Amino acid sequence: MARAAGVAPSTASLAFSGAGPVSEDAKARVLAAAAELGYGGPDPRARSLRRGRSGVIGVVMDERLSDAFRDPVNVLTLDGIAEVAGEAGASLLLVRSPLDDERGTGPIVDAPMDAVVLVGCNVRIDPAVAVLRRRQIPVVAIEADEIEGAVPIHLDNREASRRAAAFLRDLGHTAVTVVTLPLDGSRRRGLVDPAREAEGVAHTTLERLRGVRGVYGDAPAVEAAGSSVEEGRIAGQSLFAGAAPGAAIPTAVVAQSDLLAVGVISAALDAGLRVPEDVSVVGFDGITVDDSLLHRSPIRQLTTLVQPFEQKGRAAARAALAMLEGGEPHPAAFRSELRIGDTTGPARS
Amino acid sequence: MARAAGVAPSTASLAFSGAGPVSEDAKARVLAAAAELGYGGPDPRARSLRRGRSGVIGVVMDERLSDAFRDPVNVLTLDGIAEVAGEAGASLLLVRSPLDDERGTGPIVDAPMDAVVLVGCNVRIDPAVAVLRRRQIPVVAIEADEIEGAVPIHLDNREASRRAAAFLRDLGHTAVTVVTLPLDGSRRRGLVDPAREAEGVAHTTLERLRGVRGVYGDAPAVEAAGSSVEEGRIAGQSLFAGAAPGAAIPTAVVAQSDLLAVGVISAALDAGLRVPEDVSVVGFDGITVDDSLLHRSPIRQLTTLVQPFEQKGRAAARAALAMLEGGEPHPAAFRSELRIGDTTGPARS
DNA sequence: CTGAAAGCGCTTACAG
DNA sequence: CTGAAAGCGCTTACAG
Repeated sequence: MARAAGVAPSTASLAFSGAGPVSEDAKARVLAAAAELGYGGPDPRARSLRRGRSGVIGVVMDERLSDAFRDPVNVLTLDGIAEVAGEAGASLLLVRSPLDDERGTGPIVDAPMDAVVLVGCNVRIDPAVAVLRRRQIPVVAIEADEIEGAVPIHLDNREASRRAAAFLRDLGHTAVTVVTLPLDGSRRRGLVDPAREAEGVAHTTLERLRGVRGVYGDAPAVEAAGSSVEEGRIAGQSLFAGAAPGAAIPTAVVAQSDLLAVGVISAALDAGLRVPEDVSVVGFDGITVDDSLLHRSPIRQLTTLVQPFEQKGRAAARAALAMLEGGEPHPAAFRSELRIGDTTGPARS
Repeated sequence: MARAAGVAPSTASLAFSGAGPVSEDAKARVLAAAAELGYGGPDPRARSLRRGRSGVIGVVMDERLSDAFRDPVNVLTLDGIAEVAGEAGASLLLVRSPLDDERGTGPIVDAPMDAVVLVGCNVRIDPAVAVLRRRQIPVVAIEADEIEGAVPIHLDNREASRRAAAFLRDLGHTAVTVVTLPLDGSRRRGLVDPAREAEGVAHTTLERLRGVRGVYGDAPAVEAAGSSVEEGRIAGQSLFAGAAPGAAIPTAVVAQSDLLAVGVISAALDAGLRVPEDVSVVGFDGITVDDSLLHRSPIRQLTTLVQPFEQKGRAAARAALAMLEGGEPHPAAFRSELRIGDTTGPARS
């Protein structure tokens, strides 16, 4: 193409990128030749080899996309990442799971990525981080255990949950149950006994549980198989219309996500309980839940811990970009705020 | 690294890829040297330049990710794409909008992609397709107008909608209103007059509208600003509790998505109408809607047109991969099935 | 089974 | 302002 334009490749390159001093005449000839020959611009593959950058940020999640994206928490975080990445001219590569298998293949191993953000991983991510580290790809981990070689983006999961529990305690609640997010990727449901808790690996779930236990040391916990209204309803049913007829019904439930909280409320109403008169419910996240329940009941707003997802996403992307530039690691930590809605009230006597 | 192992680069390459005949001894030396030097495997950038492939499939959507992923239709389609792409060892690159701007930059122009799938685009995609074509990147378009140079994946939007309308006609309905998906990316709401309809560009919306109009030639249409329960409720309110007190209430509503349908039903119930006794509602998609309304009302299942998203997604990915292999274009067309639930019944007299 | 060679298409100093 | 050169790191025929 450069030859057709009668210039050197280097000049053509400068003409396309606009990065160097090129005469109007030369630039016009290059553009004309490009149009003539149907040249679609510099090949990104060659460019990225030469520059040592591909302009791609990997986003790693450990679920099927349809599951991951059904959770607004992931979507909002991703949106924050996309915003910052987009401004920096980077695109997002969706990568399904830390390590697709043990064969040592999969995108973690061979996809072109300049940096990776780990989002909402409920499984052990150390092997993936190890691979990425060997590839010298910077890793940012959102709400994960401290991992050697990964820049953390933290949320005050434990402390915030503790505050929510303290709020319930001040309202006089003594029988508090936790409805938890998954403890791992197994999609199990049901009462969390010490054995189950011990095998849990999901950082966020465990931290939030510990927070409540800081106030209610022996609060029972019921695990949901995912974060959805339906899962919350299933967990709620086990509490309010449970198999054990004489079992005590909690006066308050701490749900580890807003979707779960809405499901719990739905189950409570189905069981003939009033919210918050008979049972108080606290959520986590502060998302806008699009569910008819919230429209067709007196409930206007969940009591919940509002967390700044998009800020988290943006911080993660900025941390990734900073490492790319060879800068210092850029960890960040965010706080959740207790927002008091109308799903909590004094304990029934 | 090859030098440290005492072999030629070509041998090291074969040892890593496992593609060629390499002695156990040489392979062991290569792996040892790699471990020693912390070599993380072949650089994907160089590999993709050499091979002319990056193993990346672009997925183009025209909304913010948080909007696009709030619609389960997109998510399920994406999941189908991811499944096939994953099996073929390809990753998905999320690309926000056809053309980020007129400056001629953005991932469409310079991201490394072997093929592109256009998903749920409500805007004119011709410019993007033109760019991709010049880049010689195969393009697959899901439910779009016929575009020169893009392989289409079709759904029988018009014919299916016509069947749903005929079903309502057979039930005796004469006053049918359509609640439509967006006609473009403007997020407008309200009655669709001929002028508005004429400026519509969203293929799916228009086709589904035409289908209903094939039976009810003058059916009024109300446009929603997106596909969600909340948008359906807003549209439904305008129908059932509208500003015009004397205005006739439709006996049946054709909603262009299940989420909209649930919102319409919610608004109907709020307005004191019974479903389906007072008003029948038909949806589109056949997704599992996670909304408490469906749990807390006698309604168990929407009457809707069930479409095969994931199959569509898989077909799109297969079409993209086939073009990559230099094969023939691989268009596909899918059918939606009318599933009769309990949200439709005879017209009220 | 192994090695030397060529080249994928660019961009970036550098010399003019 | 322009061009010649070097090289990013691989892989793939090809010759041995």
